[in-house]
Amino acid sequence: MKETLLCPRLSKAMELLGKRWTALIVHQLMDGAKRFNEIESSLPISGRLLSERLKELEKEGIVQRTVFSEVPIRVEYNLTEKGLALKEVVGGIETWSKEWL
Amino acid sequence: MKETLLCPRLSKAMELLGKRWTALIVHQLMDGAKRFNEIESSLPISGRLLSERLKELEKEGIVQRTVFSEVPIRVEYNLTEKGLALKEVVGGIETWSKEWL
DNA sequence: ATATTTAGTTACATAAAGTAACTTAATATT
DNA sequence: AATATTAAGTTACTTTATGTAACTAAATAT
Repeated sequence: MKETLLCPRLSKAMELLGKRWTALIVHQLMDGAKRFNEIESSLPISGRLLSERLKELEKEGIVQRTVFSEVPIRVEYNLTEKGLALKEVVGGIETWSKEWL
Repeated sequence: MKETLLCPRLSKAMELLGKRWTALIVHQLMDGAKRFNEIESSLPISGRLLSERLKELEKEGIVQRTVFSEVPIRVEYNLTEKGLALKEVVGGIETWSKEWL
């Protein structure tokens, strides 16, 4: 592993957003809170990875997890301010994709 | 694999840009052509993966490969119009990262 | 004949992602 | 009382992606 002059900002961001499903999950939450099962059903992702990704996003302060002690249990995920700030990023990717892919 | 309502545009773009090193490679080429070794030295990536990623990017029309039959051989990579159009995307990620990471 | 240089490739080890069955907790049903 | 149901995960296992390091090809220079 060489230590070199890569862009640390881009690098750090891509370590997060570049992980499989992460950007898609953020996108799903862009228009409001969703439950675990809702996200799982709206993406071809398994519970295993969705759980892992949501934990990472929560730890990074991008997503907030709220438990409702109903029966059966309900857990909602929503974007924090930091997560909502990704709207331009996600939008930019969609715009590029629309024009070039 | 469920078939569901994920955003196909974002999904396609992330399959490309979300792969490890891809965004960093594009960033390295943002300010002009670079040789294989230059990119390899400017990122902690191995020749194996760099070669693989450059091939993918070339296939997608994001990067152009130019061979100079000198001795020793010289190969330069530069962004196409499609690749240059990623400037806003990469810039957006850097901006978010600067503010939030 | 041996060394040098760039741009890779090959073979192998480790880490990440995919798949499917299982768990827990609080009820509702038979 | 035993079984079923539902959401939100977790566990065990397989497959794919990435990391590491040594090797190759071509065209000279020593």
